[in-house]
Amino acid sequence: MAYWLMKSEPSSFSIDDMAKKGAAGEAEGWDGVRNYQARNFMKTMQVGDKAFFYHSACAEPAIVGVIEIVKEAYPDPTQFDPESKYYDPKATTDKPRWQHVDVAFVEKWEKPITLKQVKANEKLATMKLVQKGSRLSVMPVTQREWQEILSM
DNA sequence: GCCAACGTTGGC
DNA sequence: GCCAACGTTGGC
Repeated sequence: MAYWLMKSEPSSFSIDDMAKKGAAGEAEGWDGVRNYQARNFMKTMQVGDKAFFYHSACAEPAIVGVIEIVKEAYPDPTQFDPESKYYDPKATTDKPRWQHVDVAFVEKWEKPITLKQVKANEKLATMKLVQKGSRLSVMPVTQREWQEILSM
């Protein structure tokens, strides 16, 4: 079992949207990832892996809860849809370019762990999240980092 | 809204 | 295969 961090802009999909899905007993296809490194990480995800849900590009960037991988990587349908903003004309159903996983809601934290707090914690200096220039929207988290954040 | 950092595209 | 131009991410 592995740990991850997945970013989402709350203006498009927030932890509250995720919680609603959870309340309805539904999973969410983590679509729209258009970065090869992030895609490759998703391809290695396994059912049961857990991920931090991170709010990016907002007033208070923070880890706001936990989600779980419930379906391994399969082609992201938005790449084939000309109406979607994630449409990729170079992708075909025979040769899909983009993969995504399904995730399910686990928990929303009453007290998010903010990016500031992560940066202020020396033990978390190794996290890709706080490394200079890192823009990855899907990244691995070590067990040590995972535990450290849970303990905060 | 600014801008640094990074990724992708496409001409050569 | 190089690299300039462009687009995107995301913190501030």
